[in-house]
Amino acid sequence: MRKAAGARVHRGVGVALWRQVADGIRSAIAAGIADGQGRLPSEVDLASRFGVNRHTVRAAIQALAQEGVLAAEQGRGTYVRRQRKLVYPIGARTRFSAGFDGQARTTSVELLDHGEEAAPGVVAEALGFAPGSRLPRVETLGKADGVAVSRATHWFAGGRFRKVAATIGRTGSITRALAAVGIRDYVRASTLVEASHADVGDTQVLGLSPGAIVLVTRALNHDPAGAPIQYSVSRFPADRVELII
Amino acid sequence: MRKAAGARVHRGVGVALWRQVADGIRSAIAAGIADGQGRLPSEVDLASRFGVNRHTVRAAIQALAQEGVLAAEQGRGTYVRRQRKLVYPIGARTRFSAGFDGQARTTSVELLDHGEEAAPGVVAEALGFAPGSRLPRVETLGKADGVAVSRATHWFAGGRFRKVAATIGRTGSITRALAAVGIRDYVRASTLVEASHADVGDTQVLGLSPGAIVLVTRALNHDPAGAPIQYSVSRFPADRVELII
DNA sequence: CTGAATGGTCTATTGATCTAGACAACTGAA
DNA sequence: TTCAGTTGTCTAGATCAATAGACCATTCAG
Repeated sequence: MRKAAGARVHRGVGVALWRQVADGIRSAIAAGIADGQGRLPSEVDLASRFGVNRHTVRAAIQALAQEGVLAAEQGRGTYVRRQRKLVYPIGARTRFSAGFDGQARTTSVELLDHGEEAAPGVVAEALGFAPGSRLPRVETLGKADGVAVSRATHWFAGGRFRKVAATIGRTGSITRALAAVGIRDYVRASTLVEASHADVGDTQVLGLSPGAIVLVTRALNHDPAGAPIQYSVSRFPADRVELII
Repeated sequence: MRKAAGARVHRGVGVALWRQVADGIRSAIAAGIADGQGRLPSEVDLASRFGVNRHTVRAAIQALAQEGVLAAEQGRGTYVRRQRKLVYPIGARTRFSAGFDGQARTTSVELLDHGEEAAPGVVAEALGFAPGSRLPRVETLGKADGVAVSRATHWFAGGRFRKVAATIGRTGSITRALAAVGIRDYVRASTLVEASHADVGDTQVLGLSPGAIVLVTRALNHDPAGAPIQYSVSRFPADRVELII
């Protein structure tokens, strides 16, 4: 039998111990390390569980407090503030707005940027264009209860989609924007999932600390006839969102 | 317009710069930073792209060389050794052995450990048992061309599956092991995907460096009648594998 | 009110990480 | 052969990360 939860820490691998402890605490919360009132074990206790100095634990807690996960209260203890991950469903008929229904009181899609640019090779190809073709591109930010939960780049299959960007900005819905150009229905043909570290854009737009993990999905949407419409690359903060298929 | 590829580096966030650069190079390789011969830009060039000292780039390259991703050759340059990620399909009828067909010459499933233990609450519940029930548990290691690509824990719905472990060890196939206890067919009812840092077991079993990222899937398999059979938690190294749905 | 338990602050020391610069060793093309 | 371009090695200093210990401030149960 191993020591309770705790998961010891790795030294000399390029990840600071306080960050490993922070990640460890985050996942220990999910595994139920906090008591009924959401109170964490004391700093001294955590330090011995992770096999590090108390000051290192404090650094980890500070980082998590800044993220809004924990709140420390002198004399009382450290408490969990935000706990549950949102679950984002992926299926043939996924719509962002419907995705978080019942999990968040409010959801929104904001338009960050748009334009017409040379699409990356894989994207152009998937949409049926020659590599390097200039295609409409839209950047969006998804929020649930005011917290950023996704950052996506959408590429559209040709100039007739030029005005979707404006419509997304107005209505906050991609589905409605596509309806406005005559696409009444669409289905998701395939989705690729990978994971990587947050890049500079993620840290800024999603408010992540660098070193955080993002789930990346690449999806291709077809119209009912099977013609490609839209290719989307979405980035979800792995500490706030998980995907269900 | 931003500087070419490169993706600058974040300071003071608990991840050593050499590790960030190593991760950055790995993803830049996927994005095509190497030339036709698989040759990387020079160390001086990389240093200026990432905005760090040449010695920091060297530390990153050393780490990647140890992983088998790169090989440096004095006087000539640094070359890519391993590049393509494997693509693991997730669908209603996913079978591990078939998953990497066409991508790897050989695939195998090894039995690491097995026994009968108290299943975690969510697992027992999903399989239709009371929390804390003792259920058969099997740990497997999946390999493609001799490289570890997945590490999974399978829980089975009750004692009649006790002998699947032995059969998996003999045949290297979960499908065949289930057939041996009378399950001719099964389908995947749902899959949850999340991402996290590698834990101690991952670093040992999958040969990862701590701080690496793993994709975690939680899948529930039903028999054709809809009765739960098996709950599997699989861990894939995110630098070697991506998932397609 | 008292005292144990808890988080908050400070100082000091050690080792890891990052930068900087100089030069050696090797490769391949001119 | 020569030389520009590359990786390999060494030294030195600056900054960050981690440990250690001491003590303060706050909370809450007895």
